[in-house]
Amino acid sequence: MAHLVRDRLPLVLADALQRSILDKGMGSGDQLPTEAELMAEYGVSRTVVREAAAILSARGLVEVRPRRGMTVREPDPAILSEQLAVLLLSSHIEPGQLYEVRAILEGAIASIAARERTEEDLAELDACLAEEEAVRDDWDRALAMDIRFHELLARSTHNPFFVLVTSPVSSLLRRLYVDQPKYLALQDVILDEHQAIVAAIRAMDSAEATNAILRHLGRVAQYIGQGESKARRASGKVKQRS
Amino acid sequence: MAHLVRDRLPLVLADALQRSILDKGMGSGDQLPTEAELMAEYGVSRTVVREAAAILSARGLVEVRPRRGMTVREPDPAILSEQLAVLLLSSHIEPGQLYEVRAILEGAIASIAARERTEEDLAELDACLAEEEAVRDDWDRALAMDIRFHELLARSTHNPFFVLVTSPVSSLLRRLYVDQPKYLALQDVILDEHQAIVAAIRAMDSAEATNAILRHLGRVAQYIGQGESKARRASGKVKQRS
DNA sequence: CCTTTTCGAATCATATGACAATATCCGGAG
DNA sequence: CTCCGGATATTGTCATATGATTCGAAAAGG
Repeated sequence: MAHLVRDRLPLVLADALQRSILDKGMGSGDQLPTEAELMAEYGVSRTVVREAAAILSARGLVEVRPRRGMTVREPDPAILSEQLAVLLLSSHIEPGQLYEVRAILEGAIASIAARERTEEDLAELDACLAEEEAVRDDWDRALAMDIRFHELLARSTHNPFFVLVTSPVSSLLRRLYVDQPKYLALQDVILDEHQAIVAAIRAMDSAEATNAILRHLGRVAQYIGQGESKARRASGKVKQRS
Repeated sequence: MAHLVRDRLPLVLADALQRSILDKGMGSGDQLPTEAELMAEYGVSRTVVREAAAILSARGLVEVRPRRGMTVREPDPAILSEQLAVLLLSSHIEPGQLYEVRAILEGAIASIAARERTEEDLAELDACLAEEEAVRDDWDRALAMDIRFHELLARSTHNPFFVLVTSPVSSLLRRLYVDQPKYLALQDVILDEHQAIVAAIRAMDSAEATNAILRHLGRVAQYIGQGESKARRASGKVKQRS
């Protein structure tokens, strides 16, 4: 019985399990021992095992399902998203700063995507453009396709970092203007600019791709929620999406 | 009673508490109800309250200390760091891609820092440079100061995003060459380049600051890792628009 | 012999109670 | 008024019990 624990037992167990998972290179779907086995192996109570499982689950490393126990899972980017969102919100970041970050990220994304894109990426982007055109009058779905478009752009870089980091930044920004009615009116312009971006990427013209997306972001920022105070005031009613 | 819960109770409680915290704008140090009170308020057992606390603690939103209960705390960037590290590792990102990301981030940081830096930032950077020079022969401390230097750069942008995202990327990269003996030999060059960066930032010369840090990163990448020229090529395209 | 159904058992989800450890608070001594 | 020490409330951990859910095997039917 180790009485010298500084950290609480659940944390110790969780870290031990995490290291065990990462070191052994366990893939997603792999099973961890049952609660009873873990109790016996580490000489702790069920409560501790349970809280350790909760911690790992919160970290997105494992999924706990009744009767199946803990199964290793591919870490969920959404968790990072939430983390980043909480941190950014609590660090009093200003909309203008968020926009700056987004411009930098998307500019880099366009440049790299123009270099690294495959034919498959182009096909998906084309499909997305077509879908955007089809739903241009449906506010919710148009927004969803807009999000998807930028996600596909990030994917086209084939650099996981951009896929991971872009979505939280975008979704945070969108919270500021998601209920702006102006958004629909912009649809035509947005569509044109999206097409220009894809064209540049298809041509593998990095400079033009960057320019096109910066023009795009600049216009969106200009038309929508120009300043921070405006944006905040206009978004008085924040709708939660799940 | 509602038997239709698909999410487990601890998660439900954790989310409820999190929303409660964020909505009420509770600051760090603020106290949440005791376990007993939460049990009564939400009509759940202590087990559930406990696991919810573990989840929130894992998310970095609260700190649980014996006898003080749950206290709201300023979210810890280190948690995001760990999250991002796990995600990047498990997404099979390549070192070259990490370099590219770092070049983009640091290039943007230098540019913005040159614009936004205050006198205090400059003072801290100067102090850091002096310290770097003092410990140039001590491997561990030299590395620590190098990390601190880049952290101070990120801080000088006064944009929380860069502070949050830079550290995980850097630390991940450092894991790749942290045990390279070449690092010490580079100390003189590193110091010179750091000074050049600070000089450009002091002069509020964004372009030169970006160039200086890209030269710096390029050299480090070249000497240390199997430097991919990709990173330099792509980052050259990153430019700042006002 | 193969398919379907059903039922049992293993395992997780939650509840309850108990005890230990310890930080905080309050009252008394100086 | 300050300092010290014990009372006390609260968290940390353990043990046990019960309900719920799922997996798998046995049984039933074709």
